[in-house]
Amino acid sequence: MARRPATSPRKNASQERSRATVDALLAATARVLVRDGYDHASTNKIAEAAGVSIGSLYQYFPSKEALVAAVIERHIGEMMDVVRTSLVRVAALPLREAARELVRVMIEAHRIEPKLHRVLVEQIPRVGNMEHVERVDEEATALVRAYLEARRDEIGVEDLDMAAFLAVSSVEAMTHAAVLRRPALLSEPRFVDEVAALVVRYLEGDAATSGARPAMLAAE
Amino acid sequence: MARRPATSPRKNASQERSRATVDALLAATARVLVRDGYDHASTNKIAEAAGVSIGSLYQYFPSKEALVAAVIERHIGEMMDVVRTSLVRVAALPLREAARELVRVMIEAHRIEPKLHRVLVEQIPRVGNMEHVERVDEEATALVRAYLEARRDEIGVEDLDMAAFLAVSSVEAMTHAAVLRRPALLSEPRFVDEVAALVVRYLEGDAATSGARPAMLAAE
DNA sequence: GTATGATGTGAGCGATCGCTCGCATTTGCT
DNA sequence: AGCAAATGCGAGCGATCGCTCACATCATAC
Repeated sequence: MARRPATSPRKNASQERSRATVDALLAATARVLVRDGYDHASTNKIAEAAGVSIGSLYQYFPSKEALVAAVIERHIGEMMDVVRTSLVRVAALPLREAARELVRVMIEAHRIEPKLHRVLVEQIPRVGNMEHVERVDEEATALVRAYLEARRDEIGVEDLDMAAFLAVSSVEAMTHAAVLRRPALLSEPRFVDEVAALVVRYLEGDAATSGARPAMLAAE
Repeated sequence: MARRPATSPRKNASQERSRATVDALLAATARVLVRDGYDHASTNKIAEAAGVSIGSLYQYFPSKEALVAAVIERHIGEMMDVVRTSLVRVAALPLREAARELVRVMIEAHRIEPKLHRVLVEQIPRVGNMEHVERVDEEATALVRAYLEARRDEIGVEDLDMAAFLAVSSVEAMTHAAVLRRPALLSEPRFVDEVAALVVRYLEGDAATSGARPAMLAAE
């Protein structure tokens, strides 16, 4: 009961004109979402804002949710591109530089249409494809986990799964919290330093705050 | 344009019978929100689930948003009571024990109706009184900041504002992420240990990962 | 008992929403 | 130019929603 509306496009735009229509619809959806929020963003309003008829809207998107899903996918994709690119560059760096770069890029990724990002984050759970976003988190966690494994000797935490999970969660969250509650912090280099320091100190470990000390980092 | 609906109760229930009605409405709202989500939780459905007529609902709540706001306020209040109580107990403890206790209580607080919590967190931004929740974060940050100030000599971070902000954000987020993505972790004591260690290592500081070293914790 | 205010009821109004469908216009091809 | 396919249009349908209001029932005081 209560079937979820379809979220895939109705047809693939093939000609130039129709691709422009689809782009206009996506852009308008983003604008209206930011301006009015999800509830008050009606498909009629979106079509009007796009300068397109309501009929055309439903030619390419089978439902309102599909429209929003497309916007989410595009936005998340843009952010993930930034993060993935950086993680590749970072793979060869030692822990401290890598952490700093990761934090920097996380903040940079949050600078892509932050208002839209905020609305989407709020609304994602209500559109069918939340899995997409969870998969992004899981992908990031897996990438970080692989990095930690490769640098095992610099890491002072035993459980790499948990370490990756906590590192990704906390960096993501501190960035997110700063975007929402302390926007001014984002431009301060101190912020990047502190967040990076938080992650590094945890990952490097400490004989006094954890049970064991796997590697010999005692002497510096 | 677009006036926000009122969010305060229409009248204060004075007699016993009416208070039972209000309670039934709040409980039913929580149930329906969890079952159907915000969009599909209509006031008619809520009234029916509460075994109360739609007219009675509007006798006590001027709008759907007011109803949800009341549920939010009650839920946040319950969580904040738990946290506040613990922070008082913790004030006298040294950093490491305090951190562990704070993390433990944060997880405990998230155990209060976690499904409802999830829906509310998603919907809060859309109901007028988001300020309430932001104030909760700010209150927690202020309490932690005061604690850090009192224990200045145990802290190796210069900027106490930022330290409190990052500590609260990251603990809140790791708990939250665990609730949503790794529920099994919540029952493992290791999880509390690791999260606490993360915060402690950051707050205790480290000459190698931050610029200055204010106190003399070099020798252990 | 009966009068009064508090409380509870639910049919249904007006508005809005997501979406369909029959038709008009444009494009690509010959 | 002529035709078929692709694309665009928008009035309006059916459903649902938040909410009102005229009325019924209950509790309390005398």
